[in-house]
Amino acid sequence: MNAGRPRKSEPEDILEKAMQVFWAQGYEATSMADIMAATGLHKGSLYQTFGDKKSLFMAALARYLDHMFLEQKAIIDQLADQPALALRTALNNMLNMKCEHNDTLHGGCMAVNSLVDSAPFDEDISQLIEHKKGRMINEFMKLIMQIHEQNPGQLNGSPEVIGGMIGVTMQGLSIEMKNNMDVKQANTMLNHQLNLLGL
Amino acid sequence: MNAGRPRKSEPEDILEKAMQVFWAQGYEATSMADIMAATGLHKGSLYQTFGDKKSLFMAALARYLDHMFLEQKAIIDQLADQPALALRTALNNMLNMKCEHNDTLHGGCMAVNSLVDSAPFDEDISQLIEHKKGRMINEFMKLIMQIHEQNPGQLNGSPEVIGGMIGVTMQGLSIEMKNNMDVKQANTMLNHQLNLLGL
DNA sequence: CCTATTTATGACCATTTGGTCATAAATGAA
DNA sequence: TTCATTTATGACCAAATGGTCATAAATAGG
Repeated sequence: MNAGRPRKSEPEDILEKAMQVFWAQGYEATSMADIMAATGLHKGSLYQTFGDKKSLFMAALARYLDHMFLEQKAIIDQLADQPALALRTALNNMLNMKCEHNDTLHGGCMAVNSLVDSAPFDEDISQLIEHKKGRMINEFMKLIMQIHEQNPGQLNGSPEVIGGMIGVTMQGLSIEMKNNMDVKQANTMLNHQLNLLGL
Repeated sequence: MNAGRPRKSEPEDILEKAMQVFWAQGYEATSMADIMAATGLHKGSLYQTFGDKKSLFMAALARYLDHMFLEQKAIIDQLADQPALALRTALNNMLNMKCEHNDTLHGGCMAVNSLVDSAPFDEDISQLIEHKKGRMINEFMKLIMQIHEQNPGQLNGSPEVIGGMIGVTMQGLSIEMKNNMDVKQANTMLNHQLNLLGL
């Protein structure tokens, strides 16, 4: 049916490899030569498939955030009858995902990294993160509201404040994990924080 | 006494201006041309005075961290008899400093920014931040220990955990402030967190 | 004045960057 | 076999980068 020379790799596989490089190095610090080395493709093919560097980066970042979201959504759905456990499990799993691809490479959270080195200078990237992040936060807020309705007075703060502080904690832990902290210690601190919040 | 052509600007003033640019844009995203524009000096002079780009950046980062440290140290010394108030005041002041230079420019914390876009790729920068950050943390830990000894059982966690969670919170707030959050909201969240910790 | 010294200047350089494009290779269909 | 189509390749390009250096300007002292 299809004519034409066959692909060396599927776009999804190329994107996955590009994502790893952008995740580890950031947008500015990653050159197309790095992407070429990681994917095994020459730049002509990359530009033909993805447009330009920024589009490729945004596709990789979207892939990262979609993957992150779907995995947490699955956990939440599976534990739908235990919102507190669902929240804890999903948040801890988020931390674990930030190191899964390579034990020695401290990537942190690709979105938090981008929030520092790309989003402030590019409205498109900023909006992409904003949107995907909001989708994740909505899920967490739903759980927090459920917990709050099940047992008003359990939470040490309004649902909005609780949600906000979880966000701050996750971003802070991402920075720590990118530098010194190992996953285990991060999980411990996260759970301590959740205890403090009354979750 | 001194011969030679007089300086256009003092190195300290040059460094201050370079710091502002690095703070706002990060190391990689800042070119020597940006520094030239900000300082009014030509690259020859800059290289003669500071060596290379990395040395200039490290000098600027050190200046930032020293300034940050000294201001907080002054607050702490002034409130030496009220360690809890000293800690609260110093931490809130840190947040305020991150926006003082420009209301519309969201710089966040220059050290946290560097922890994302420079430190992972440069051991010298990493060690500089580690060292200066440790000095600040030591001051906070001394206050936490004092509070703990004054009233054991007040804190919701060991001093080490409390210190760690303050660090996580500050770094998380820095990310938020660099993107959306205004200083006032950040102060509110910080104080809520300190309440939770029993401070 | 002249000289030594310090600083400022901007032309210059090699390298790297993101990006383009003409060409070649590999397929299915006619 | 031929042709249209799709993908891969790498030479090529203009612009920007960090960095150097010879020269000029501005001072103090002799």
